[in-house]
Formats: sequence, C-alpha cells, structure tokens
Amino acid sequence: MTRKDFPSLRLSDIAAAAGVGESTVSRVLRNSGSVSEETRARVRQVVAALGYVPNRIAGTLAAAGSRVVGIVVPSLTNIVFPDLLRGAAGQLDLMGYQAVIGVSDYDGAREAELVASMLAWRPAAVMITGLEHERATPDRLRSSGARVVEMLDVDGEGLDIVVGYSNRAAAEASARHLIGRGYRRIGYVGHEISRDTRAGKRLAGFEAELARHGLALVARELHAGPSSIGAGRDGLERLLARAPALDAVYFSNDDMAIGGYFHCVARGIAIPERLALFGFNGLDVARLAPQPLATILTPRVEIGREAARLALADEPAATVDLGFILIEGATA
Amino acid sequence: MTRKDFPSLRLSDIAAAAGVGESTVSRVLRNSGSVSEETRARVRQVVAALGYVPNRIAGTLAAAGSRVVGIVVPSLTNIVFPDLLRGAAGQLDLMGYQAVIGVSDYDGAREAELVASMLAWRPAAVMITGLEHERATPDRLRSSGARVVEMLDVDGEGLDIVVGYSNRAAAEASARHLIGRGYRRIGYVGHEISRDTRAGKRLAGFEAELARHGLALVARELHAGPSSIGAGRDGLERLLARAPALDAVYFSNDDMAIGGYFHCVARGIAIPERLALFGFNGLDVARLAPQPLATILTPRVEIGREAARLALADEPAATVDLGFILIEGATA
DNA sequence: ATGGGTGTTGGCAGCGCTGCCAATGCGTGC
DNA sequence: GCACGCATTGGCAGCGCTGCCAACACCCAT
Repeated sequence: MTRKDFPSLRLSDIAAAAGVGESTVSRVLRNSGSVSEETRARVRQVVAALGYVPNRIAGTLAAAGSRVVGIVVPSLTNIVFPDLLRGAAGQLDLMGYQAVIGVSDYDGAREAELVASMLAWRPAAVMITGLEHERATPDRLRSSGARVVEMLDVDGEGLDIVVGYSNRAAAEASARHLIGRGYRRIGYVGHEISRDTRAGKRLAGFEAELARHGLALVARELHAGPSSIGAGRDGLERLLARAPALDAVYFSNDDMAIGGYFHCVARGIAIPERLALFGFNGLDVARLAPQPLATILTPRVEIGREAARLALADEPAATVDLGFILIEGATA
Repeated sequence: MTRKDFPSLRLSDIAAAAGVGESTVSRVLRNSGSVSEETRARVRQVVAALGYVPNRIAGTLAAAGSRVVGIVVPSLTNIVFPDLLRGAAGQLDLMGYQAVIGVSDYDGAREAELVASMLAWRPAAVMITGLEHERATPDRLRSSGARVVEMLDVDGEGLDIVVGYSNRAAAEASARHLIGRGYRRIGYVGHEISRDTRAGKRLAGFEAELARHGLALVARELHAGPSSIGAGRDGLERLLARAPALDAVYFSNDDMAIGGYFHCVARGIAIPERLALFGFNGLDVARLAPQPLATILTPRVEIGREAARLALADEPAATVDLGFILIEGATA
C-alpha cells in the first residue's frame, strides 16, 4: 500500500452528507452552540458512518489556541520523571489536552532547543523541571504567551508557576535524622551535580546542616554521569576503600542508594550497625527492600498532576510546595 | 500579567522587517529553494533579533503533513515503557519529529480513544504496543494514512510495521533453562494477564514448554492489578503458603521477580538452593542485585529507536524481531 | 396583527503558513 | 543582437477549520 495522497474526509463532506451547513457540524463536534437534538443525532450518525476524524491542526489554527502542552524532562531513566509525566499526562487528558514530550538528557542547551521547538506548536503551557535554565529559555518562554510551570524544586525564583518541594529542606531533614541517630562520620555518594542541579542543592543543604552541627562530610565520591544503581554500587565501594571508618552515607538519590545497599548486602556489611544509608525519592524498590531504605518520599505524581492543573487554570503565578515525607526505614 | 491576545509575530512581519517577500523568509527558515547568501543572512538576523518562532500549526496545515508521531504506551510505572519512549523520542528528535504521548493504563478502550485523538493531529506515524487491540483501533489507523508501528511483540499478525521480540520464545527459553538446571516443581507469580497480553503470551509459552517436557505448573498466583515489586513480594508469599514444596518460581516480569527476591532475602529463603527465581526484562535493578536475577534481557531502547526509524522510513510493512538475551544470573 | 424574543441554521472571512507560478536580472552561446 | 537557461525573488491561492454575523422560523405578549 502506498502512503501518499490520502483522500481524507473534511468537515464539508460531512456537512454535505448530513444535509446541513459546516457550522452546524462544527457545533455538533464541539458540543457548543445550540443544535436541535434531531440534527445533532443525524450529524453524529454520519460522522460515525464515514469514520470522520476532525483535523485538529486546522481547528487549532482557526481557533488560535492549541490543546497541547509541552513537557521537557531531563531523563527517562530515573523513574522519577515517568512518574511526573504520568501525573501530568493523566490530568491533561482529563482536561482534553495532549502532552508533547522532550528529553533533554540534563543538558541546558538541549532543553532550550526543545522548548523552542515546542513553542512552535503554540502550546497552551510548557512544563519543565527545575528553576535553572539556559539564558535564552526564560525569554523565549515569556514572550510566547504560554503558561510555564517549573517542577520539582521550589528553592529559588520561578518564571510563572512552580510546583515542587524544597530540596534544601529535604536534605537538611536527612542530615538532622542521621545526626539524631548518632552518626558522625558521614560520607556522600553522588552523581554529576553540575547538571542535576536539584541533586546539587541537596548536597549543599546537607553540608550546610552538618556544618550547623559542627560536622562536615568525611569523604565524597562523585560519579561522572547520570545516577544509576550501578553508579551507586561502585561509588560506595570506592568511597569505603578511601574512607573505611565511615558510619553513614548520604546518597544523591534512591537509585544510587539502592546500589549502595546492594553493595553492602553482597559484601556482608551490616546495615545499619556497621554503616547507615540514606537516599532520596522514596522509590518503590527502596521502600520494599528487605531492609526498607531510609529516604525522603517525594510526591512526584501529585506534582505532575497539580502542575498540569495549575498550568491550565486561569490563576496568577504562584509557587506551590507539596512537601516531602521522611521515611525512617531500616537502614539508618 | 494577563494571558490573552499575545501579539505574536508572523512571517509577514519578518518579511517586512527584512525587506523581502514572505516566500523568501519561508525558504530561509526551511532551508529549501535557492536564496542568496546575502538575503539569507539578513533574514536570519531579523529572525534572531525579533525572536520570531514560526507557527508550525499553520505550516503543517499548509504543507499537509505533520512532523508529529503519536505514541501510546500502556503504562509508565514499569520502566520498560519509559525505556521504549526514550529510544523512540531520541530517534524522532534526530529526524526532526516530535513525540506526542498517551498512557492507556492497559485498557483497550482507552487505547482506542487515545489513538483517535492522536489521529486528529494527522501524525506521520502512530506507535503502539502489542498486537492485540480493540476492534475499532486497526480500522481507524488504517484509514488514517499514518504509518503504524506495533512494538514489543512479534507473536501474531501486525497491521503495518512490527518491532519487538517473541514473548513466546523467551518464555520457552526460560522454561528450558529451569528444566535444564533440574528444577521440576515450578510455580508462577504474575499479574493481570488479560490486560497485559504479552505477559499472558509468556505464561502460555512457559506452560507449553513445560508440557513438552511432561511437566506442569504446580501452582500459580495471579495479582489482580498491574505488576509491581509489592505485588511480586506478596504474590510469592501467598504462593509459598499454598505450595511450600516448590523449587522454582517463574515471574511475569522483573518487577514481580525482584519483589519475590526481596521476600526470600527477608525470610532467609536460600536462593537458588531452596528456591530458584526467574524473571523477565533484564532491568538494572535485577542485574545488579547482590545475586543477579536469572532473567531475559529485552532490547527496549533499541526497539523504540528502530520502531521510530522504520515508522518514518519509506519502506514496506515488515516485522523485525530484535531478539532477547537469556541472562543466567545467580537465582536459578 | 405587530414587535420582539428565542432557538436554530448557514455563509464566509481569515487563522499563518507553504506550494506553485510568474517575474526579474544576468550571463552564455550562436 | 537575440534566444535561452539559471538563480533569485515575490504574489497569492488555499490547507480545514472556527468565530462572527445574518437569516429564518416560531412563539408569546401586547
């Protein structure tokens, strides 16, 4: 079968077949204006019989306002972002909008490009993650007329709507928890904090809280790449080789922490007696491990949902902090 | 700041500012046709100075062919689908296309709706998962003129392009592996196989292979909901309560299997001596566990990438089997 | 009978771009 | 000197729909 010149049906075909005007068909399809029950039924029947699918490209152009929302996430490898997407897509769907996605690989330039190409679709809103963006991005967004939602971080200035939690506060809470349990020789295993700015903020918050208690990180191990279970596993191994006397380790997130946990189990390192572990995100895998990981549960799906809702609501700019929950677990 | 009537720039504004015709600006923006280097530079400069973003809605309507591809996945909870999306989105991006996504929650009716609403955007292609769809879906797709790619399963008839692996063959290989290792009292822990038809095919293939060796499943436990680590953990617990003498368990996928593994570790059940475990998908978490899970590695990212490539290539319908790799691991 | 609602319907401009065609200027070959 | 080809450019119809306005039929109150 060839792929060209498809004789696609148009509104006027339906109008002709139903013996009504185009406007009437349009009204029926959009459930707007008043149309008699009889006419409505007839048009519906013709639409179904011919299998007509309205062309939303044309509709959008004419109506000057698209039912599309662009979403740019830094990664799809960490389940955090699919969770966010899930919340957003579900809510958008409910409101009759469609999600267009882009993956930036934690690259600001890539994000800028993706935002630009999404704006070409004149989306009703653009949803991005974090508050730090390349120079051009805010300007482009502002002059587009689209609502903008920044997700997952409330530590800083937003462009329009911000929905997330405080990475700083979460890290501080983590530090206080470890200190409260008596841990003093604390290390850190993380990934590229220059690209993942939220992880960077957590590290900064964690260190600041340690400092307030007269402590400092004993050692740190940074993986040059995105977070992963493997990176956490290897990272902890290297960290312990350099600083064997640690009594606790703070990880940049749960992926890393689960890797660390696996390393300890494999090596027979007693948790939490010999070494305590603390993560971030509250992933299923962390919460259901034989020893539930001490971590911070973030309301990712809710953030996506609320972000989508606010993006399409006609409300003023605002910052919404959805908070987090510290899960004590059994590893710290 | 109000959100209405944004004085968006149009092609004609750029043309006027640059002192050229609209066609020339259009040619510059699309790198098509011949334009003198001098004019090209001038137009580019004006576009940059004014921050003009072409309206792709209008462009698409005029050119009758959109640079959009619709992707419908059943879930985002299982990392398998984000992986698929990642492969697809990356490749689409490379080819200058945009991905519009929908999540069907393993519901055929929902899938049908999502497909319909995507077709309203006149996508160049639609990518969906599996070969089983609601009655209306294939008809709609066929009459849309869009290329169709069905992913993750090659066991059956496809509509157009099919990219995946054989769930049946993978399950048979799993069964042979367990049998070859001497396991005979085999159980199954799975999730709703009526909705996740690929998991259903694996179960059928597994049982068929057992039968060929004169064996049958000793017991099975089905969770009434999507797969998850928690479901696998609880499922194995219930299964063992009913059938304590099992020597191996086949899981519907790695999420379930990891849950089972966690259950065994928590309960001190020796793996694989007392009980062998076998999963499906080859997730990171399974491969990096203290005892790597015996599982089947599926090329999900590659499937997404290849599916996107073929969807936009001008080639005839075809089925591409990207195979799978059996990972022996340490749990079976 | 008249005027003015009310519900229903059709006509048509125009959304911002692209594709096609015509117009122009200029160099070449005979 | 003339016809022709080529590179470059501009004009404009039209993609399929929506929004606006006018038209019409009917009903009710006056």
